[in-house]
Amino acid sequence: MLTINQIRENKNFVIERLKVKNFKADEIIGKILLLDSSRREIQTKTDSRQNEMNIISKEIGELMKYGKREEAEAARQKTYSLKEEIKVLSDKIIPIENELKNEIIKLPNLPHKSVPHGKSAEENVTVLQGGIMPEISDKALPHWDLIKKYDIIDFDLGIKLTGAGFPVYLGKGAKLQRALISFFLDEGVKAGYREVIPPIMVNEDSGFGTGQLPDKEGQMYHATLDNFYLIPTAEVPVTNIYRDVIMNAEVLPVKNIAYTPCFRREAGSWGAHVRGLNRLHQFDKVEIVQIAHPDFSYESLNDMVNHVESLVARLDLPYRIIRLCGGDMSFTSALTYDFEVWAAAQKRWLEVSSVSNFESFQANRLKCRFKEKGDKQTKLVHTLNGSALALPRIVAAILENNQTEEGIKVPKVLVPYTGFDMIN
RNA sequence: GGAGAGAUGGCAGAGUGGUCGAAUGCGGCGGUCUCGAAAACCGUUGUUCCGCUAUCGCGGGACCGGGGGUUCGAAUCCCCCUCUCUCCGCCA
Repeated sequence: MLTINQIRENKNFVIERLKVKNFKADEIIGKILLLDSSRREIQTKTDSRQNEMNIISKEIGELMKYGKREEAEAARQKTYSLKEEIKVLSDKIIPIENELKNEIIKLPNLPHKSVPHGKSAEENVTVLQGGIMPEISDKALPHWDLIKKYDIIDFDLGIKLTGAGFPVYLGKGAKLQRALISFFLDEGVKAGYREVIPPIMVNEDSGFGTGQLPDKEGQMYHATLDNFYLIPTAEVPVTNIYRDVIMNAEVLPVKNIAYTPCFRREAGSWGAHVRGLNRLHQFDKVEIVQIAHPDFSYESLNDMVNHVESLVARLDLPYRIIRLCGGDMSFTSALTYDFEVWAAAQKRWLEVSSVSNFESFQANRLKCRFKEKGDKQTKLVHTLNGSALALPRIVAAILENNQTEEGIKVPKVLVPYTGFDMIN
């Protein structure tokens, strides 16, 4: 969420920037500024009354100490009207504060200046395309057929155990999964990330901190008995490690990497293009998270993009990097790069990673701050995260692109992890 | 699941109605001493909001798990909630 200072001091700038996200902010911001000024007015008044009150109370204490009961009683009389006034004022301020917060929460993050205008995915900008497009025969099968042919992933069995979108990985399919996870984690650790195994259920505070709650409540599985949420991404627990934390500037950037299963209800988002592994309720993902100094967060973003690029490149997958336009970006992001890999049999690009800088938007919710050495005031950090990588679509692309008469060739970098170079 | 105890500043830990944002110790930071370091000594050391101020800063409010109440006055008394710990039981 944006800070009230940001809005107050740069009203027009905020409105202009939000237009890039096709968000009309004029009205909300007008309301916010109104609420803010009345809040401050009441606050000032309340504070000064409270001050008077405190002074009198102290006097009464003194008087009582010296046994001057009558004078104390006289002072006490003075407090009644004050007390009443304070109560009236502070009762007023609470609903104003609540409303103010409700309004501020409606504002999306400001897009970075490099974000292209645009309404939808069509207006995203491809910044780079890499890898070699595979040549496969016309008889090539989409991955949902290949997994049956080689008996490596079983959707029907998942339906039996749980429901649609909960596949069961079997034999070499399971091993491939484990190989990818290990490969991604090892590469991350080599790149300076600390490996973390977080809980995969979180409480409400964590859900709020990274922005899943309250708005996207319906996207998470909710264990109501204990009021825990199954995480939709490791971003949630890993970023929340830094909730309510004040760090020294020297420790930044902090880099964490985590593998977790991810759970998404995907309510209402099933359609033509989501067969097979393209969309699941449970999937595996390795996530990288950085907490960065505001002056250097875009260096962190580059660092992350380069890292993800090296992963898809080393898996020999054709890929492209896309800068999302304002209309296609998430509510919380300031700048997002998507990575897509080519799935040759489906003849489609599949999104396998989304790397974003949230600047101080999440940090403000998380109350994650830092202090410059020798500086007294705290400032909000910048948070970033990205998939490195999401497994199912990577698997889909590997299966489709690497299929041959003899079977599916395992990418070279994975062979040390799988122990086999062919799925057949 | 049963019984009990507790939640105070970065940590440990005092504080049961007034001058307590909070003793003390440890840690951190600055300094003295030293060739340097350690020790010792001195000082300093939370967050947040409002107002004034070009800035340093100054003044005021709030915060002792969260919420409500009693009182002129609450860390301290009362009520509710949450969480943690210990013992017993069960158990991967």
